[in-house]
Amino acid sequence: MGHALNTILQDILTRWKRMLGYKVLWLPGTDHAGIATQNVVEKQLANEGINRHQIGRNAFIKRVWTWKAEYGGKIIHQLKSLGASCDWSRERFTLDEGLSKAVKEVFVRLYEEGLIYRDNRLINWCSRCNTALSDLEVEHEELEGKLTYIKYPLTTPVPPLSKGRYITVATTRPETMLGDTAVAVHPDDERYKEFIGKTIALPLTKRTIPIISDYTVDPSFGTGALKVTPAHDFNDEAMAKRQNPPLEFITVIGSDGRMTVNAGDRYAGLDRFDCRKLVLEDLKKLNLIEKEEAYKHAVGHCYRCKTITEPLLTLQWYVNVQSMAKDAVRVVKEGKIKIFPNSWENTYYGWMENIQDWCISRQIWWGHRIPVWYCQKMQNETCKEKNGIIVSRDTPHACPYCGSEKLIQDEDVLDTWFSSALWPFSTLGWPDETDDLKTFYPTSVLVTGFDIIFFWVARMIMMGLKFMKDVPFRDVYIHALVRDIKGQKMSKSKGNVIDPLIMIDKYGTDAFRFTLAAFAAQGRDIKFSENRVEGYRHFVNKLWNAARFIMINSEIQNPKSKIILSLPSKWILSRLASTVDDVNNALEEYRFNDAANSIYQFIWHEFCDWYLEMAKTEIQTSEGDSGVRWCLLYTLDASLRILHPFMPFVTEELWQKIKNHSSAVNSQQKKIEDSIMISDYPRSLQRDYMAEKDMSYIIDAVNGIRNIRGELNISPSLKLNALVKTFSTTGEKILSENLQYIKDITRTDKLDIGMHVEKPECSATSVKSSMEIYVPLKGVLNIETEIDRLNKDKEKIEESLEFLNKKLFNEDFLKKAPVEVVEKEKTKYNELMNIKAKIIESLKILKNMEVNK
RNA sequence: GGGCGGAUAGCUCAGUUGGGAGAGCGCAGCCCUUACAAGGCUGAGGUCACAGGUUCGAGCCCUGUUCCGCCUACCA
Repeated sequence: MGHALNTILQDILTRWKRMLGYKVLWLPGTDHAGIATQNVVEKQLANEGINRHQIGRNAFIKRVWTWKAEYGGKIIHQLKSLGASCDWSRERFTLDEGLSKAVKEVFVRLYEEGLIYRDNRLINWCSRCNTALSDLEVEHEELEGKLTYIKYPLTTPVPPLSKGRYITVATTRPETMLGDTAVAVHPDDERYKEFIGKTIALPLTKRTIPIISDYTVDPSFGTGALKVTPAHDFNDEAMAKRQNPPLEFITVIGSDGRMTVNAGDRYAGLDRFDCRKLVLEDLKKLNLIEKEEAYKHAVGHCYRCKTITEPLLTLQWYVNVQSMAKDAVRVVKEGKIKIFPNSWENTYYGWMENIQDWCISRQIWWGHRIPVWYCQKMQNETCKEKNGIIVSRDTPHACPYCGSEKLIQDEDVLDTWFSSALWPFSTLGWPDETDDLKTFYPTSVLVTGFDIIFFWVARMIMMGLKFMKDVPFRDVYIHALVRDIKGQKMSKSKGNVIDPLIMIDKYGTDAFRFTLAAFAAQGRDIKFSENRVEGYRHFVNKLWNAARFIMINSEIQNPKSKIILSLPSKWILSRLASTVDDVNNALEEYRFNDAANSIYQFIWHEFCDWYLEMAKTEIQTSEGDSGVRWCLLYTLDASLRILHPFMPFVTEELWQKIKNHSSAVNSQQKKIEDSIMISDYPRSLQRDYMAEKDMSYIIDAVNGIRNIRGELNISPSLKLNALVKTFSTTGEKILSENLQYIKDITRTDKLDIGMHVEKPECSATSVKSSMEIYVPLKGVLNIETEIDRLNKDKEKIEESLEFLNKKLFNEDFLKKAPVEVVEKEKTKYNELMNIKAKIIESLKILKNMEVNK
């Protein structure tokens, strides 16, 4: 559903701008989703009882390509089902030759600038996927765990002992104690000061570890003493490196999630969680467990397979992103990139300002292999200096330093997001200077979900600025997350996933698209409800029937004579103009829901409910060359074009059908073979405020008669006599001129229009088959209610003024009250006087207008 | 720990410089009126989470509270 929403919004923008006459490129494609894809294919292999190592790297990659061909095709099929009007001839894939070339180019350039480096440090590791993960690829989840207090015996008892012969530490991961290389306390902690520098006999091992001091230890947490496991904890790693001399790193958990030989014979080979149990048992036997507490804490999980990640000491490639991140923040702050809704900007800054270097190597096979080779010989000094590392765009045949031909390429591949980050320019031919780049870079807009702001958006901005010297896109529209009707995230395990293709089968693509667009309010998640789709399917049907009616009744018999427009026709054209403005303005600001609702309101409740009904009168009473036929076709044609970006299929179908009609009345129409998707999008049509105001009398009269009918339960089939009285001379004139419309729509036999000399108290009376109604002035420019409202405001203000007046002329008050209070009251008084003056002025203008009418 | 968002009709949600509380669905009543019963017309239903404040005037601005959701983080 997220992808569907994403696609639909982009397609709306694409079709809209294309119809407005812009040269629009919407380039489709997919990334290779390294870890996820590899996992899927590995599962396939597992079902066959084999693993990737048995078939080897090349054969494995071949299998993934087969899988990719199938599922990549499915994705494209889904896009097309949604009506996505991409340029399919330009479809790209991150592992394409061109994009791979860009990846290598970027890697080499960043390496040469010193921004890509290799380092041996702790990194989040997924033991199931058997690869390193970036910080972003680790999801933290609160889990109920246990905080275990373990007693560590001192080797050198210090008299007088405040806490016996032990120091107690608290941990959530007891198995890591096998890799402890120190116990740390805060240097100012009185309880432990005397122990600093002493040693401890680490239980279950033969090792002795020191007690050290470090300022980051929180004396209030646990016992105030911290076990230090540099090889399996990020804090401890930093602490170990701070110490002089640095603490030893002892890796006790391996890349497979099992204990290493360093853990000792008893534990080596055990799964890390089994080992935890055994360690606890053993400690209990030795009576070294002081207590256990329930404890909630965040645990990292692999974002692809949900396995608990493990900090592991490994050699990986990193990108130093510090300076790029600063640039990326700057362009947003300067407004060169605008984020909609802008509330996401803070989130963006927050992350970018605390960004860590990006680990880009992955120990999998599906992806861009790192363009690094290692010299196996290292025969001279230069070669040794460089650690035998050769970074190259092309496969080298010999070591450039020592000439050895024994080279081995790095086994790892790059993080998928590394190649995705280049997408805005790699897909347009970079590093070559292509015409496409000149034409389409920077792009106008990126539409995406918030979940990949950091994975993708931020990195595209960094890379775009770095290599194109310009932003990759000017606007970023962050769309909502599509949830189920209860507001839960859709997931396979919950079974609440809704398949867009099923919605499309059931309700049609147009209704489905319109629903998501109408739901897409900024800054709010979408709770998807199926009955809303059903409602919009009705809308499609309504449109279809309206078009049918118009085609039946709009055969142009005599198009030569000039067009004379009735009041309803002028009115609907003005309403159309208003809608066109609303829609264009809304889309300009990515308010898809406002645009959709505005069109819906216009077509159903103005065009169909009112204009089509009134058109019937005119069709019956007028000749074939009446303006109404032209206006029906014109409005339908324009409506279809406004609606097209939202509902491409039904609008195209209807537009093709009415083209014969409309081309007869509209010389600007394109040729028969043209498609609505390249017709002109309506913009800036002429409003007719007078017609809108005049029409409001008719609407009020009709509504008045209908209300009485409805309230008094008079059957619609019963024809009756009515007297409509109005307070204004204009009203009387308009109603009299348009009597027949009102009679037809309200099914009245005899309709009289009269004047009220004064505004009557009651609005309607009815005696069996006749009624009398008063038509109040509603709608645009309603002068009377405006006068009423202003009068009320004036009264209120006068009350306040009177009150203040008394205060300000009260000598007691003036003497006792502090100067600033008096001043404040005076200012208030003056403000109110100003407001009053403005109101009086407005009232004068309004009264004049009414008299002139 | 830090940050963000939400609370409006039975349900799903709009409400853009503070001035009329709205839509769709659902519900009730009437209607097969020659585009449409997947429809038309009419109606019922809301102390806009709670408490204060600013303002002539607050769903909207400010402060606090409660509940829900999310993002982020190396809290042993």
